[in-house]
Amino acid sequence: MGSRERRSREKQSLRQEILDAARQLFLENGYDNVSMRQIAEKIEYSPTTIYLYFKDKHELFHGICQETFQKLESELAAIAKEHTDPVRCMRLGAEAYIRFGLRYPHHYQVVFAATHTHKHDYPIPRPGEAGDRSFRYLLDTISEGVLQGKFRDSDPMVLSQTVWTAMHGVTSLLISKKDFPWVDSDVLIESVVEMIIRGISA
Amino acid sequence: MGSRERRSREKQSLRQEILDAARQLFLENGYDNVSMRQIAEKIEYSPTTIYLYFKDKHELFHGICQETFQKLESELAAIAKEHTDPVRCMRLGAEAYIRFGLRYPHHYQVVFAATHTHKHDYPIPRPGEAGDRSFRYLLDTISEGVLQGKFRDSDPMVLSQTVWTAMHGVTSLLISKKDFPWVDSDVLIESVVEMIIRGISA
Amino acid sequence: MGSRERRSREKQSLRQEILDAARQLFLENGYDNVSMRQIAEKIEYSPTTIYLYFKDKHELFHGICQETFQKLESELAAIAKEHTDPVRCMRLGAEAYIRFGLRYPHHYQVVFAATHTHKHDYPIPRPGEAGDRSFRYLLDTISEGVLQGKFRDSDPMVLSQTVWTAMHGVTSLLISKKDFPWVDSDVLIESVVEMIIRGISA
Amino acid sequence: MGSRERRSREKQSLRQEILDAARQLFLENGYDNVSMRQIAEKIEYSPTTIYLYFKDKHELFHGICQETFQKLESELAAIAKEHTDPVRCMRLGAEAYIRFGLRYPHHYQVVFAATHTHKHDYPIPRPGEAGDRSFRYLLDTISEGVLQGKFRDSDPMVLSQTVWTAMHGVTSLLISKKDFPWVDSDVLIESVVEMIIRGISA
DNA sequence: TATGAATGAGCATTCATTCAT
DNA sequence: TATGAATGAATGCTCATTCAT
Repeated sequence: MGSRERRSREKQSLRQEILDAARQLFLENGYDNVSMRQIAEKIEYSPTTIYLYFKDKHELFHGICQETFQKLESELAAIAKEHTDPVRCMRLGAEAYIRFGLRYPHHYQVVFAATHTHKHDYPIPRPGEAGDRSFRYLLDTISEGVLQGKFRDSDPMVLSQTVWTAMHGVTSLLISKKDFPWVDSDVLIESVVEMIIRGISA
Repeated sequence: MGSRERRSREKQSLRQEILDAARQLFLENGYDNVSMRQIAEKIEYSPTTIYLYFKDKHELFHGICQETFQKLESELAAIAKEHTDPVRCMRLGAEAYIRFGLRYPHHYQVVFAATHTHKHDYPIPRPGEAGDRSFRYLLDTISEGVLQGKFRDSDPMVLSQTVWTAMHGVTSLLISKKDFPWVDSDVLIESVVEMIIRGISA
Repeated sequence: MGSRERRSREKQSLRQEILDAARQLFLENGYDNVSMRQIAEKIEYSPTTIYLYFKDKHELFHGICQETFQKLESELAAIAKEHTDPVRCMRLGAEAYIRFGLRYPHHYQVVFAATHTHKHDYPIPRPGEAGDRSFRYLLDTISEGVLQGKFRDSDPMVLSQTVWTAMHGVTSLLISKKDFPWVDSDVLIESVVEMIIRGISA
Repeated sequence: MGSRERRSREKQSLRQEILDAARQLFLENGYDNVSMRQIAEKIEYSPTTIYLYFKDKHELFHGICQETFQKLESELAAIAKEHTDPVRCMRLGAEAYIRFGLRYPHHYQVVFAATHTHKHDYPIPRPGEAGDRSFRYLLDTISEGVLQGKFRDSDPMVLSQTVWTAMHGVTSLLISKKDFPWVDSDVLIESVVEMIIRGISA
């Protein structure tokens, strides 16, 4: 029907078109509320066609997650590149992390808040290498801060994990508890970052 | 079929059996990926039977939330009763909260990390009165601390939400990311609590 | 629950209570859209209790039919008693029948307009003896009219059934098609009765 | 299972096959007592397949009604075309109407005798334009008869509604009261038509 | 007499996916 | 490469009814 009059758009790789359409839908509605049919309609192809490019729905979603975490990593990389002061770096990085999660709430939730579902045979989604590298930026920043005497003289790994959990806390609660009577989210984020910085400062 | 040869187990209230089975399934698979049939199979009753105890799926989930928060509330109440110093109270309360979550990971995750959809008409499940009261203990403690000049002179509501998200962060990550190369969990918890206290102290 | 605080009303036969509740529900919602549970709730007894008085849903419905026809019969009996001229009797009886239906639309619709299924093995509900007697008043009147040469010299049974269907037509349509742009209902009824009388007159 | 060994029948459009199967079932059991599964079984396809051709059950039913009322209209149109005498037209049209109802009893009942079920969101099925046009044939015929002095000098709208209710009466009672000891239905129909003609003649 | 507990069968609909072409 | 046709499995939920008490 609609697929018939598909506009002859500047047609990049169909694979990429699918990824783009799917990402937006997953973002708006979450994994479980996006059907292959919806994705197909959006790109004006038949549902079957998607299966030519992705084995199944899960693999499609996985592809998107990969992309997403590369974005996070590059954001953190940019911050690390432009700023040398570890405190400044920590502050900016924390805020970037949190805002990243809020920008891609469904991706974030799937990767970080998912519990072990053995329903499918698929492995639990892992942040992957890009995720590992992201954590490393945090560890490096904190190690440097400790070296410079700006952060508490504690095991940097302990501090890093401490900070990560704190960043994750706001992010995931703001995402999942939308009905809670939150104070203004900018104020809250600012407050969390402030707590983190003071909490680990020397 | 199978229901017929149901083992005459130590049969507590069937209502409780349903709650327990449902909680575990919700945790493992998320709200939307648990069906009433699955719950029924687990307890070896017919799906219909569940509806004798809970109006619908949502109410069943709500029942689980209620239980959890009542347990949490009573722990926090005990602490508030025995200690008057807000700093001490904060420290003990934070640790109690985190350890509560780790002790009842099923309860905790289902309530706080459950994936929820706006697919349904129902509002997102709220912790309910017991949850509100739990949060109030936190708010009261921090308000008192601010009054006594021990905590930063900031809006106690902002501080309380800040602290809550931090407590939640460790709790939920320790539960859900068991494969992560965590440092010793006691050390991590201690570190988080320390960060919180320092982070909001005057 | 509600059954517990059942008001100690002037409790006629419980059987009658069930009938009353069921009649109203059947009318409002139709046979298929009334559940035994709904009836039970309305009378504030358990669903099971209904089965003590009626073998099943179908038999309950049958009970309602019986009652309705008794009311109709007594109205027609009164007319037959007071008037002797068959034409006058026919005219008054027809009008009485139609107005009876409009006055007790609940009773009327349930018995005459209910859609019935052969889904179950049960026979279609019959009006019962009171219904038979009602029809007999009509038959007697027409037979007498034919004898007196006032009505057409046709089989009185054919004429009676012809008249009955005509009376039923207005009645049921006025009840069920409230949205139709009817002319004034008194005018319509008068017109129908006129058509009947002229239509069977010699 | 059975669907696999589906006989390679003379396969018309599947859409038409569905319509035919559904019509028969609706006819036999009524709208609420026919399930999509039953229709699917009858055509030896899976229930899902039906949804490829009809949006939902209501649309399927609506399709059948459309067909049906177009038949009624065309029958009446043919009569109006072939005959000019209003009396003859009235007689033939009335008979056609009644026999039409008896040929599609459940369609007829749902459209004309249905009580308001608010169970479904859909509006009560209306005859639609084809139905409206059908009533107009009646009105036109009677108006013409009044003009020619063959029918009583009354408001044609009043007469039309009078006649309609009379036609409806037989039709619906013959449908719904199958157990009543009716005289031969051809005789009854003839008698009703006779009453109608005499009843409105000048 | 009345009930609480329980169930099997059924509902309309949606989904991810497969297969023949 | 792309699709139209089709499906099995699943969903939350409601129903009339039975059974033991």
